[in-house]
Amino acid sequence: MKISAQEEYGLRCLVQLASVTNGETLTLPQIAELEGISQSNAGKLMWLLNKSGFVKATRGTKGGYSLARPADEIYLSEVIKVLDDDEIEGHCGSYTGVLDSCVHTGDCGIRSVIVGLHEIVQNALSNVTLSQLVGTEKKVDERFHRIQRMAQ
Amino acid sequence: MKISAQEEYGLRCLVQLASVTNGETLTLPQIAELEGISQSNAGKLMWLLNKSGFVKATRGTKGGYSLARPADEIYLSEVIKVLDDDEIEGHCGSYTGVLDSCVHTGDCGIRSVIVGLHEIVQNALSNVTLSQLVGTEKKVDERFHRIQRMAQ
DNA sequence: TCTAATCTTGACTGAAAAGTAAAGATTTGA
DNA sequence: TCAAATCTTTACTTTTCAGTCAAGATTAGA
Ligand code: FES
Ligand code: FES
Repeated sequence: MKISAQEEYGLRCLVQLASVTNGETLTLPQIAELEGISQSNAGKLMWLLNKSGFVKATRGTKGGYSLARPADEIYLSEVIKVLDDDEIEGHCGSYTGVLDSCVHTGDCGIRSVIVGLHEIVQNALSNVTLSQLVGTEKKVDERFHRIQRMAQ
Repeated sequence: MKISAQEEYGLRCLVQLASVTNGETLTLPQIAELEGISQSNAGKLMWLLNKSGFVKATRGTKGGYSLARPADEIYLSEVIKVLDDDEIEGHCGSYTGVLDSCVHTGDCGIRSVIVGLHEIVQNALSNVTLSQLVGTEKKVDERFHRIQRMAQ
């Protein structure tokens, strides 16, 4: 159970956008610089985030990216859902074994675990917004854990 | 945040072993058949599970695999830790950007999320044992959710 | 208008994960 | 002893994911 590169770096880019003062934008070169990734890579991520409505992009001189909504209205659950191309529903159909689908179709204990885990993660993420990730690590860590405890 | 093929199929194989009556063994061809994967693939998974102490293997005629411990003493958290080659600790060092490590070394909100998510998942899995995955989907689903609620 | 800055898009390359194949090692039992 | 059944190990191939590149499209401002 790992977070993918796309999820992690996509989230990082969003956090950078959430950190700039309202109204300002960040250009691709800036984002790449801030996160230490190539401009090409940043471009691809931002394209995806734009396509899925998390950021607004303006081209041309003075252009750049900015959040499409206030940072405190963007929940990590939504973000991860897009960056991970969520397809938990089709799980039992995309089984890669020699059979056409899961062998236990219709009655299977594994599915409960896989779907259940997904729910747990989504639930945890749905309690955190982008704006809560801005700040020092200490503060963020406290917030994250406090939010987790409250959700229980 | 996806479960890897190795995690899923490794877990499936263990559940199969947990389902046979005590003392009996399953051979590679049997496991492969039961899970609908190739014998080679099953062999690789079982080799890993054997190496990490979850199953016992005996060679030769009448050989096969069996659980090394009772199914109700094997927690999913341990299993997944092995199948996922857990290395959350080194996260900030294995950054793949153009820089040597995470750019925010020392003060970063992303790390809290990544480490925190890992904790949440491990915590959920540490409340479920292999034996609880044996049975019909309905029962397993009930168990899983009940256990989750209790843990809160 | 024209140029520079900026995002967009699709194709390409490289790396990692997943799966397969084949030869080797061990054990049982005839 | 010998052969069949079984696990073990290493190497290989395929597929998927990550990252790069280059050409294109749009906008602002001189
Ligand atoms: S039938 Fe799909 S996970 Fe079991
Ligand atoms: S410094 Fe490693 S995740 Fe931020």
